[in-house]
Amino acid sequence: MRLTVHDIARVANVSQATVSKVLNNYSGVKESTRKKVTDAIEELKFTPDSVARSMVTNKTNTLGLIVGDISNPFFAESAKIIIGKAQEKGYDVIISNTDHDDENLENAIQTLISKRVDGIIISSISRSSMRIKKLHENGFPIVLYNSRVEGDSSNSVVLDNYRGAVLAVDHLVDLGHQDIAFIAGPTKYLTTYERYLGYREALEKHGLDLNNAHVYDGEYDYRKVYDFSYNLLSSPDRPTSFFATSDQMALAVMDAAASRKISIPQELSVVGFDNMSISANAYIGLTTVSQQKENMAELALKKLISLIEKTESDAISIQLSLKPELIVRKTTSTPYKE
Amino acid sequence: MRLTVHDIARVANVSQATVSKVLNNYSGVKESTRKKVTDAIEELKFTPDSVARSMVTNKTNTLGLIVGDISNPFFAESAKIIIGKAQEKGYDVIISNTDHDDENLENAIQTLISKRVDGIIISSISRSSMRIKKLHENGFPIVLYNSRVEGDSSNSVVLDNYRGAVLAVDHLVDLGHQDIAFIAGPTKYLTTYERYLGYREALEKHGLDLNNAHVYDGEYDYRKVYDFSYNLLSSPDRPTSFFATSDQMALAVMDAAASRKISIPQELSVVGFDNMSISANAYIGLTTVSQQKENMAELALKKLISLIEKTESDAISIQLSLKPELIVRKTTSTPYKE
DNA sequence: AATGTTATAGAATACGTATTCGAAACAATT
DNA sequence: AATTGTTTCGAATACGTATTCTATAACATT
Repeated sequence: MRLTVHDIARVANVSQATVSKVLNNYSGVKESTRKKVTDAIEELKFTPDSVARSMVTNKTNTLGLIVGDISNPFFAESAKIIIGKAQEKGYDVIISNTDHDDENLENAIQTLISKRVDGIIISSISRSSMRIKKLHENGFPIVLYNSRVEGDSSNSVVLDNYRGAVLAVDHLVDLGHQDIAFIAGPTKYLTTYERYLGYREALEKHGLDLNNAHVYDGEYDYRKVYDFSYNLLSSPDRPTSFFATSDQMALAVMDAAASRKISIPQELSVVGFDNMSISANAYIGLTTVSQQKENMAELALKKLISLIEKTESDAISIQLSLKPELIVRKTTSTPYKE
Repeated sequence: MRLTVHDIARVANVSQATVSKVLNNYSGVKESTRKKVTDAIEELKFTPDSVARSMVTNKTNTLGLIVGDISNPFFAESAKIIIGKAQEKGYDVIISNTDHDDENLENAIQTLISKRVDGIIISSISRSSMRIKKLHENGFPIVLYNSRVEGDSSNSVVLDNYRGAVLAVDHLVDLGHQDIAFIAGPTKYLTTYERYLGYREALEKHGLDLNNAHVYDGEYDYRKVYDFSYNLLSSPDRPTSFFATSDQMALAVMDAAASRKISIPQELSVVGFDNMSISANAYIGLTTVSQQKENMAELALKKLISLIEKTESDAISIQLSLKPELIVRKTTSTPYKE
């Protein structure tokens, strides 16, 4: 038995319309009647039904957040910020987890839209997605987080991934490394692709050859990356360093090194990407490229809200690219000479 | 311009009611007209409006998930499972993050209910909450995850926390430790409180005294736990081991030990609680009590769905308590003798 | 051909709220 | 007291769907 505005109207002895007006802080209602209504609301502990409300206002005060893997600390930490800021602004957020599957993403968008969310933040979207373009052209409020689609000018907030990769490679080369293995991850994402480009061109800049056998471009799977690294570290011409485009994958590399009894950083240097909070731990101490989640997440949410509430001209869509920062800890050093 | 059933009705040359019937797979509609309708739906790419649908069916196909801190891997990994299973069953999930604040939790419940979610999973709720009791009595579908409320028989899925703590202490005592510091966390949660009881009674069982100066019962804050541990490790009668009721807090302890140049496990043994995935990493190798998130999360979701869909008598409410398991890795050993 | 029976479609209504618009009550001005 | 202006309130309607119930069409049976 859910209470409705009619119940309130009855006990306050006013019309339903009046109740609705005080609920929405209308100006044209006398103080005395407003009091009658608020008293009734108080007494019956009434809360308006958001569904019915959405029905007529065409607003749900709900956002969609689509991520590839919520258990990945980068996404989890980003989600926390986004949820927090959204709550401050009066929005709830529905999280969809795609497991990095394009079809799941397609479905997630579909159901979020049919649920009439007011806007969507998408991370982990293929750089070639056509769907987003259409949504964007339809004027649906959407912002890409940590991803971007080729040939599309949707709002997006990303790191300068290219630059980030260059920073990492420069650091390793400066230390004296000539052979830098690369855990690229799936290059269908523009972010990872750009990191790949950064890696490639930084190598070129330093006059180093790119060895395809030392590049992993499969999915972000702990086990697979572990196996790849283990094999590579068992080969005669094993690399002196690894650059992984995710801290989690860097940990997989470190795990493999430990299994092979190769010590870090004496015998192997490792650089990650993300700076997830655990990477700072004394027992990990991972050298990594910082993603600036806090800034990125906050900017993405702000942009989305302003698109929804039309606080700024929606004509201009921004493509923010934040500056990465290399955080040197203890997994990198000059290469081991025998 | 959102399409409605009326648009479909018009192009299919039938009534709105008929369209609705084919959408819901009614029996009484001729094959030929069904075809007309599905064709029209196909052609216009129509998707029904969930809000309007919820309005009349009184179902939103949306669940609420309230967590204390989504960036905590335990919750993130649990959330992933819950979201995945929910999606399989056709539900989306709204995540609320309370930052372990009771008022935020209160508000989260409020807005979730006003959004008419079909059910709620709550973790991180004080063992004394009155709110849940009322919800439960009202018959609102709700299940507690990794938490329980005193004197309430709401459905819940937890680990046998008491037993888990006993396992940890037994392990340390078996190794020869006599002085086991304890990072309890906030004992307002029944889970942490039960771990505290387990710790206390296990000590007693072994004839060891409980030293209050060696017990931390503040909030789960990395920095605070770090400071507490650092200080304790600097004192003359420093403990030979730590038992932390969360892997994350165990990491804080390890960090503090590293700063004090105390080696683990030679000079200090550490046991955690949760078995978050990173704890298995070679560079962490944390001995810990496994929470069995996968089972717990799946059971919690299943129970919630069955409450919502009334697949079983809702009279019986279950309080599941899973068996913990100690996972011994490399942060524990016999105490150091000088 | 008439009647009975069944399969099918549509008109009407409900869900709970926001909002417009006209009416009524009241205040202010002459 | 009459007029005008101003508040304040409520009746009516819309939002997009599901569902009941009635009407009709189609068909079968005699």
